[in-house]
Amino acid sequence: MTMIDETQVKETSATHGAYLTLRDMILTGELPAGQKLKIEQLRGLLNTGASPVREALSLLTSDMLVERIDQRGFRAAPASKANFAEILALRCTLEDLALRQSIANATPDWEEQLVLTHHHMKKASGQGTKLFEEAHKTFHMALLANSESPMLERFCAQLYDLNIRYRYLAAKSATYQKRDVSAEHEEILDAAIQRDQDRASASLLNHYRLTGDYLSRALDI
Amino acid sequence: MTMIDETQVKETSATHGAYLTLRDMILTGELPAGQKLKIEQLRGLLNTGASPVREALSLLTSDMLVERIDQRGFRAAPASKANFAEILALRCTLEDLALRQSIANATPDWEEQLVLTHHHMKKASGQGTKLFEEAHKTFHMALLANSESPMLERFCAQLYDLNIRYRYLAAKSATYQKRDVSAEHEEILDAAIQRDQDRASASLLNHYRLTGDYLSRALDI
DNA sequence: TCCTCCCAAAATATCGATATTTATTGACAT
DNA sequence: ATGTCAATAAATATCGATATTTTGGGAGGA
Repeated sequence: MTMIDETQVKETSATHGAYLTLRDMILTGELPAGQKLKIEQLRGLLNTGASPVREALSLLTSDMLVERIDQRGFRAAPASKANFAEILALRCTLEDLALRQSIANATPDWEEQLVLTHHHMKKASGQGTKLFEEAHKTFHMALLANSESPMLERFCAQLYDLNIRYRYLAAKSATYQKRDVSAEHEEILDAAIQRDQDRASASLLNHYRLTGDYLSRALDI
Repeated sequence: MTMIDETQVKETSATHGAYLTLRDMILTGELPAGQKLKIEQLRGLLNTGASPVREALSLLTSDMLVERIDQRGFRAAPASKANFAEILALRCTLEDLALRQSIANATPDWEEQLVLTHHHMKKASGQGTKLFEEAHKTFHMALLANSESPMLERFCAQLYDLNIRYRYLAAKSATYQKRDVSAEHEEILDAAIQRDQDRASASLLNHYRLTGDYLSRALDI
């Protein structure tokens, strides 16, 4: 049980705050997959009322991180190898599409964002830290951000987050990753800037599949 | 302003009821795209408390039928030609994939469901009625139901519903559809049962694109 | 021993009231 | 006229209390 930092400034609504905290707790596995999420318990954890908690949980349903059973409460979405495989396969299809569209619509502005977010990611590469996680996601989303298909991007972002959860799950069984991830990122970035759809997509998918293979071996669920 | 039928039996929670009603009202356009959804107003409409209404709206956010603006309430998701085009394109990609996977995993049981749901749809073919709508969706979802990829099916179902909304939008400008839709359905069904992925997918996509072309001409938004 | 039915305990769902925030209006100065 | 600011009105967000539903556990009978 983690205590919430009392000093955290109330910048947004209680619902939004609860949403962010719960989301993080589920992604990191602090709230384990499949666990019953009791309102009263979370109410204490987040020190807020029942309404914001319920609403946050309803929202997390959109992200497929929480399941709602009518009249019977909520629980953290279950995890399984099959689910992980499905996420990987869908990501490959959808990000392939989004990346190709982004490249097709390439603009100088987009390219600059790529270079910038990639740079930030490199600087934050104290691998494993929250900061790097954040920057990594930002870079990957920047690759897709020019697809001119907001729903597609939303699906990709959802799947990205779902995948993160499995990364945390695999991390528990502590095998260490010695692949040269940063070379893979360079390769994707370079291909995207060259506007080479095939090469960009191939290296992106390769990046995901390598991680996927690694994770799926590390998972014991 | 429509009054809700008082005799409707309370089979589920207030939240779920509100969810179904609101969803229907948005799909049919009774709550127009982009409209502000005030809690108090809906509370009266559904005669229930504010909590179920808020929760239902949060849930509808998952379906991309409602947008939530923190601290500033909810509104029905806006509609546009660009959004319609995006939905069509995504449906074509995702249903293509799901249909192919379903066929690849074909089982007698699945085939039987196809035949059955197709039969029900034909019987309900008082085109335009709520009953036909329901049966039509059931048939199309049955086509994808064997993909063994629940998330993919969920995305497809979401997109299907979003598309329906545009059907209602187009219906207002009252051009009438004289295409032989039922022949198209037969064609899809037949190809699926023959386990011919290419032909099934081609006829499904043709079906969607024809409807898409028709709708996008009829829309004046 | 194994069911089934019923009762208490726990948890969820819902309500009504209140606190907070955002939107609106009109007066005042420029 | 026009833009800013304060006061008011409206709407949202949140709380605490209550009603409803589900769950778990035992007593009694087969």
